[in-house]
Amino acid sequence: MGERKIRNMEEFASVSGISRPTVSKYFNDPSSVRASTRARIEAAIEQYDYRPNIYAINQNRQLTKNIGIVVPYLADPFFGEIARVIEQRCIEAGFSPSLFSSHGEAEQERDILDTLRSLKPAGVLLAPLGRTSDKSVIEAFCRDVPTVLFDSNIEGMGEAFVGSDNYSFVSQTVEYLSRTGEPPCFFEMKHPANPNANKRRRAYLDMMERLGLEPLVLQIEGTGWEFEEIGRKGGHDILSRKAMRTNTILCSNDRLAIGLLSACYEAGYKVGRDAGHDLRVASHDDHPFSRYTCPSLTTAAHDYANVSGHAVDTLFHLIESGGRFSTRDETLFSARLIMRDSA
Amino acid sequence: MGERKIRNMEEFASVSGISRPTVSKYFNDPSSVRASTRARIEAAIEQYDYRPNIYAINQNRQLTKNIGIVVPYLADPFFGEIARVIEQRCIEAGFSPSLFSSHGEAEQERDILDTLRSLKPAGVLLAPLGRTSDKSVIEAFCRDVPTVLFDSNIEGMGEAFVGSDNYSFVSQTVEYLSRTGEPPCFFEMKHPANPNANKRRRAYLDMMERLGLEPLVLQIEGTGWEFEEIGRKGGHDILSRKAMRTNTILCSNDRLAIGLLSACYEAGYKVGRDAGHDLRVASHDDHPFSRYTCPSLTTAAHDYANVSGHAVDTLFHLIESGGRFSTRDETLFSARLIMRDSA
DNA sequence: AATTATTTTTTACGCGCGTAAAGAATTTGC
DNA sequence: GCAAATTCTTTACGCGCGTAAAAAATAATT
Repeated sequence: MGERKIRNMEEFASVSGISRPTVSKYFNDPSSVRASTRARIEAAIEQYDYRPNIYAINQNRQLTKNIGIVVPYLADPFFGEIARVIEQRCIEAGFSPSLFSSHGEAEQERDILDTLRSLKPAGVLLAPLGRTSDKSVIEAFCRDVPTVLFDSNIEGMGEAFVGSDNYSFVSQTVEYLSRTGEPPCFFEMKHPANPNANKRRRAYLDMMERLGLEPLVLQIEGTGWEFEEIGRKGGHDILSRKAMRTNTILCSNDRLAIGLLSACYEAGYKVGRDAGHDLRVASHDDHPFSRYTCPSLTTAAHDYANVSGHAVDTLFHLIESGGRFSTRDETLFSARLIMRDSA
Repeated sequence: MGERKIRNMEEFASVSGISRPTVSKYFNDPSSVRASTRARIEAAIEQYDYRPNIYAINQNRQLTKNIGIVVPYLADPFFGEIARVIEQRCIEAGFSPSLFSSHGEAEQERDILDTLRSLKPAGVLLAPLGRTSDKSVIEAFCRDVPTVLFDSNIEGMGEAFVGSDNYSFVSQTVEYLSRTGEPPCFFEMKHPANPNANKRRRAYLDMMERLGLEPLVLQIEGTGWEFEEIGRKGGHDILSRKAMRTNTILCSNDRLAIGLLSACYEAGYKVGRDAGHDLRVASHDDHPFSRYTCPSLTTAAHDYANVSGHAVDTLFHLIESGGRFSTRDETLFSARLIMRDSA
């Protein structure tokens, strides 16, 4: 290295002793040139540290090698993990992932889709905000850009959906809790941000009926994405009102549960499954921190790896198919019950 | 809307009745054209939903309006929050932020800087991995791209550093703990990922000496970024060995403390500051979840808003200054003690 | 060695926009 | 109302690359 700086592909071609069109061909697909040619080009890359100007490359393309990843809330480590796995897979497949977070704001989600449109991505993996999303904006976006929805489904939008089977989450926790102790009430936000919450409530009601038990849904106030605080406040509320009918509370998701556990602690309730405890608390998601709550949280785990893996696979398939599927299929992965100390 | 699709600025100029160079001028700076012209262009934008091709725009620029944001570990909600604030400010200033996470891997950090270089950003806000970072890669990057380091300092790299004053964190917690009870031992990783950890240890030793107390540093095994698990395992270790000399443990950071609290709970130690508790635990960072641990965690809080705000301001200033500062200044913001229930 | 198949070179054009220069039109100041 | 200042139009070129077509070179096949 250390040679004079190469300014463009023309110069690079001349110093590497290969014609520019062939060099261009190489950068589009290294295997498309003869092995000996490839070796010479790669030696020159090594020596001169040249790489093509991505803006010039993309200017004439109506489709780039970019992939957009949109998550609703990045301060939730769940999505940080998802992002990591998805990014990795995109890079391995030769794409350039761009990560965006709506940070819980519909307006941000709109702006992100706007930005993404002008990035002309080959495809987009979108985990929408859910209830607060501007449906018409998302619909319009999905018409223009090949999009796979994940985590949170919006009926009919995107070419496919990949997520978790909420029924499988709730059926396992309800069954487990009922079998091992008093039946659970269901603790959730009155106006949940995420459509999964509604599915989970319905699954709870359904399971309870199926088991011949009387359901009890406790809906707490609060909006936004600060679920822990909402859970804590709501927890204090139901504890002080003694709104539960049994000693068992099933939370819609782990972040609410983390808040509820905090309220239980503050109010002097001992949570745990063994004798000598006042309450059992269980939940859904297997949030990265649920292992470290006190007590550790019994929950139902997403199949992280499969959800993100299959979402990426589906997107790649979509891209290869020219951006459209004939039918929109929804893939749901089952949850896995994680028994810890809280219930 | 609904008119025929505009393919380029030429077409847009003709339908808006303004010449292309003027339209171009408008998009580079709307205030650079006469108000009446601006109104006509904006009406046409509204009507035809045209926006310039960003790839064509950036191709001839040696500097774009992009800003790169690199954080070490996005599954830590702390960085999710930072990212939110910084992104917001960049957008307001008319830049396009691109967020990247090294996910704790030096190789990823290297790849990200590689990608960023080809994005030709106007500037980069980089929170390096720290100890595991490839210093020479970062140094080379900072030579080519105007960069402000934040959160974690690497001596001499980047045009400036903005972070928190580790001494201020530790001096406040040590002072508080010593004043209100037994003096603390210091709980940390033997091989911390982050250079802040070393500063904090030194600050602890210094403060203890200053107060005439005997220091005790407990260094636990474990590498990587799963601090909670490392803290939990290390916690069990020191608890079973009864390695502490007093009833008070000061953790290097909140994520370790979260793990330690979990170990304390599992081992049957009651944590809290009131009578009837076995241990006091305090820490540093004011991690978003530290409010929701059981008991809630006494800690020293980063000045989030100021750190991220000043980092962005510094970068803007750097960009206006042509990418170089004559001197590299380091700005440190003080911590704020947050007294909760754990100590 | 001759034929065929494959790969590379040469030449040339276009993408969408930035931008420079010179002249025309409009606005501003007095 | 007129000169000066500002803004806009016209014309034209270049950026770095993709890519098409035809010719040349190289490799594979028989």
